[in-house]
Amino acid sequence: MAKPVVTRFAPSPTGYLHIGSARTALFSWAYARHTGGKMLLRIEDTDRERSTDAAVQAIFDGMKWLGLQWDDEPYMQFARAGRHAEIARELLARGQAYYCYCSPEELAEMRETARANGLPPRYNGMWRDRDPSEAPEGVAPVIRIKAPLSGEIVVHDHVQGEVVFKTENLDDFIILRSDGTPTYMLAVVVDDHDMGVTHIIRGDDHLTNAARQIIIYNGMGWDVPEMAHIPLIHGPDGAKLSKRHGALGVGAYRQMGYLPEAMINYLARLGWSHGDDELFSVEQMIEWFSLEGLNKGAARFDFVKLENVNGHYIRGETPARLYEVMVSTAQELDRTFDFQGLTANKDTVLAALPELQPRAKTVLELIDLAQFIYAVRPIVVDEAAAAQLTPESRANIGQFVDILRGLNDWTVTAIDAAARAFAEAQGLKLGKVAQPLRAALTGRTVSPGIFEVMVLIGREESLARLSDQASRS
RNA sequence: GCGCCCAUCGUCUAGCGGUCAGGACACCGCCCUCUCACGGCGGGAACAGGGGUUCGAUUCCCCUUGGGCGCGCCA
Repeated sequence: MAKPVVTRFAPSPTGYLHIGSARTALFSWAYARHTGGKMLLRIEDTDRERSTDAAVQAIFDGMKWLGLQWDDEPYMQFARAGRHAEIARELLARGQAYYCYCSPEELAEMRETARANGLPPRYNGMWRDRDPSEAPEGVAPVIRIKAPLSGEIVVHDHVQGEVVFKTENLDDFIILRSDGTPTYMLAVVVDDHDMGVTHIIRGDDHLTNAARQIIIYNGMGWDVPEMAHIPLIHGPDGAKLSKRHGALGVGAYRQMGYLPEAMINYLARLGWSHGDDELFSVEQMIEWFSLEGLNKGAARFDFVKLENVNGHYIRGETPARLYEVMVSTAQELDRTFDFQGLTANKDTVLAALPELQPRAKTVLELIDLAQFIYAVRPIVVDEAAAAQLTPESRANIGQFVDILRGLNDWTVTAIDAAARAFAEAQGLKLGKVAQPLRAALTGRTVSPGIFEVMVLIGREESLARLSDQASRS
């Protein structure tokens, strides 16, 4: 009977919830859910300079939006600084750590010369065996771990396998700063231990840290948790994920009109797979998730594929929910937008949505597509112009067609969708509506579609007139 | 510089010694269709290179090359 799984997601609140972090959270969450265990959330705010409350909130919001609900109350790492310092002193007492009186300047110099001599920029252990009585006056020391001088540290990783580090490549890193606060390396280990974390799932960039952390675990005689270091997400060019590439906060994706379930689905397929399955629900993912399905190679972030997945979820969503998302998304839009129109025409939008859905990849596109219902027309044509559209006014047709061609693409598509909805509402076949219009336009095929006509006329009575013509023919 | 990790179509990936190397996105063609989408069908497209091991390597080992990560009193 294995003990219940406890995973954790431990972001540092120095910005938004990065898309890569979100995926790490997703995997930790999925594993916990799959095994019936827990996923804890720990905010690593020991860097007082860079941590902000806004960032903490962004993490909460991002995770909630994605539906990644953590268990228990979130842990705030800084609040546990006392406990961390206590362990540092314990390590000192056990002879597993020591005071170091080097100044930051000395250390920088040490690294410089090492680098200049082609050696790894590491601490040389000068205070490792020195007696504290030799300590210079008035210097607040740091506490360094006493890393083994020989032998090797092996990280048993669920993704990377057995990764061996020779201890000579690991120096005596600092665990407690001169101001008495813990460093990341110490805090992580103490917290993971105290929180009962059984499985650490985190980014590849922590692999070498894992070796360092094992030194602390060993120093305290604690069990080392299971580990799974997942590869990072790269940009389309294979290099680090930049903002231009998609290294944005999850909130940005929400604003771009992506649905959370699409994000989950897409992110899940980035570095994890279950055979050939591409589109699946969170429930499905939880059922299928395993550490064995994780990949070793880094994946590139692909907006195009994300859009495709998002389109799939938009098509499958109910108009009601989609409308809600449209409204909340529109609310955040920082461009001039007829928000009033969207809310004032709820029923019409709802009715048109089924026709709009297959045409949109994002909620933003959906909002754009729906605008024909209430937006100010790209070209304003009054009733007089509409009247000229009758068969008797053929002389104006050529001119009219030109106007049609001047319409934006998005309008064309949207109008078409609306027309379908209209035809259906009137109980007319689409073709029925189309025929008289085509006739009116001297038999020319208007390439953007006949329904621009409706937008130009854009009035209930005009639509009714067209409907009349349709039924008469 | 030192250490570590990675490497299948353009991209995400399946593969876990013997497959016509499969799927998805994107792309191209056809169909559906008043337009655009959606959908359906079909097509082109990959095992980075070199050595081994083996009867047999995409698969196991080594090297090269190419990417990435780490080397802070940041996390």
